[in-house]
Amino acid sequence: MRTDRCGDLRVDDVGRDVTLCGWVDRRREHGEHLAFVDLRDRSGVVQLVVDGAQDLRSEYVLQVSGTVRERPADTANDSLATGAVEIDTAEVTVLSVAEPPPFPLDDRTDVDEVLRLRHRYVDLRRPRLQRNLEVRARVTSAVRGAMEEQGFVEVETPMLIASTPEGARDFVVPSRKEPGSFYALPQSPQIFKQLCMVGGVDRYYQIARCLRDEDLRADRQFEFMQLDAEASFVSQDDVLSFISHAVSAAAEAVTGEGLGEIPRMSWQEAQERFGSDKPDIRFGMELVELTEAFTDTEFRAFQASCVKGIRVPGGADVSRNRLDDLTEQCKRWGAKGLVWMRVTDDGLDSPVAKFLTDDEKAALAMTLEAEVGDLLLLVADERRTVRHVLGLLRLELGRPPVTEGGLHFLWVVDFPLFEGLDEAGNPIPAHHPFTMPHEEDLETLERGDLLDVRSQAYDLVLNGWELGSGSVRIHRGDVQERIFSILGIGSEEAHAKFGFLLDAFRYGAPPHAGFAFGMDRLTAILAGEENIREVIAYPKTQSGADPLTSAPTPIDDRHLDELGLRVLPPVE
RNA sequence: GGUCCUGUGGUGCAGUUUGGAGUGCACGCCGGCCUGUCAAGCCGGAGGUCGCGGGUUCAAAUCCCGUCAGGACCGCCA
Repeated sequence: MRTDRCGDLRVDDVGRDVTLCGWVDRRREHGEHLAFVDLRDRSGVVQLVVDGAQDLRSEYVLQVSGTVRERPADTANDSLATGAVEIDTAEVTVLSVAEPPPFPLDDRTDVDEVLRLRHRYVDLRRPRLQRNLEVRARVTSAVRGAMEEQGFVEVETPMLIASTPEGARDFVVPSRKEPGSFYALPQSPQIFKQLCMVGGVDRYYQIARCLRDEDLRADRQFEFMQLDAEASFVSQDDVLSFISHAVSAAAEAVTGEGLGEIPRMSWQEAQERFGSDKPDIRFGMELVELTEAFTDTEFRAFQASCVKGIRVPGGADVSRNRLDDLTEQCKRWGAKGLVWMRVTDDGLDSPVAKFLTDDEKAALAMTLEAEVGDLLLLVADERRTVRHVLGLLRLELGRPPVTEGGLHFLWVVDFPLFEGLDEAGNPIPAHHPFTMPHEEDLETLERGDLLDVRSQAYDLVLNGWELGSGSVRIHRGDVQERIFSILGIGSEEAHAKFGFLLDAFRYGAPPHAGFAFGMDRLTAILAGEENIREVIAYPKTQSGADPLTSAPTPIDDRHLDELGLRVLPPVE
């Protein structure tokens, strides 16, 4: 139906007879027999010169034939790629008429997102989303290419699987053939990829759709895409290298520039310096250790196992109101309170200054490298709480939008094997229960100092977003049973939950390790978007609804009967 | 489960603090004029359940309560 795309035409094409198809982007009338129409397709827009008598309105779909000609002197438009030429239109066919669009299609106004989603087919015509879908396709293709170059084989795993009680909430699908039984949709292909390793697929990857029924966020949707990979006979360093290569290829495909070596930081260091396991290293305001300065303090609030602070450069002019708000916020995050100090020419201006000795004030000012005009914020509590609260406070006060300041990738390594103890005193695994403990910490594990045991687990972080995580897996039955027993999972329970995996391991399991990272998150940041919905063609709202199709919807009784289901009345 | 913010012609906003006639701005839409515009210009016009329900008041877009929808975040996401 067409010979060219609108946005491709240049001076070189002058004199050619072309046929174009697209939408009316904009129309400018000049009397009865002259009108300019910008015709838009995926590639961009080009100006048509048409007879003003033709009724061509916004978003009409046209097929036009005409000759490419150079624009008259002084009428070229430098801000348009096709601005040096125009189409002397000989024939216009209206392929479809259109009602006026429900919102402007230019990228200048921020339209209500529900409206955009309800008419997503219109929204997708906008340059922003056209570009984002292209970026997404390029990222996917680059990642695929990088994995194949490294000898990985793409394997598809099932969407209807058995529910396991671990991890996130499953989406479930009722079984018709076995009423009362349910499939689960995969949270990740984790078990299947490990089975692939036992199956001799020594380098597996998949760009896999994963589903988790947990609350949505700017960086979370119910369903999302992961680059999922696993390899046999490899070390942690090998996996980091594979994945670094893949994200570098993705970055290069979008920005034209690959990544250098991605820096590494231990989980412990990330927590101490940034109060987070996904530190945003684009800005300072690091957490500073102050516990030593207050070991003998008379000030009750600082008689805690840990005191840390952050320095907000030039923050002394933050209002009292704002400080009160921040204090409230810190309490909601779990702290007992927040101590603030303004650094002035006359020393520290703070409601607690009178409770501190001169030595203490001097020590904290020195340790924090405080300068006149700064604001100091201190939290005292258990170490875990201090890190958490100050980490969030740091982000609240200093964090730039996720898309700013370039791409700051970071490997966070040496995660703890257990993140704490539950009410029954059993350790809570920080990753999944198949994560291999750190070789050097096997002794610590046997000694029972569980919380000191590191694991061979690692995360990839980009500008403060967790892109993904992975680990070296346990492939030895004896180590796995030991971990299960430490976790308080009896062998009967272990077999009920993971029997097929344990069975598989009895038939010759190679040492293996893997990783998975979120394609949507990577794409969003590479596309300069702060929200993954902008790089997903048909996303859901924060409440999990789809304004376009109205999903989720009730199903009729006949359908329920067939599945052996009955819906309870809503709970008051 | 929680905290905070938002909801006003088709779209984006202002108006809400301090109650007084659906008031205003920009874009879009419809009609007219216009032969070199490109976010065209000029003239005219249409278009409203101020998210919804209740309350206070002589009077509510505005104050109060509830509710719905949306967004950001905390919890949650092995």
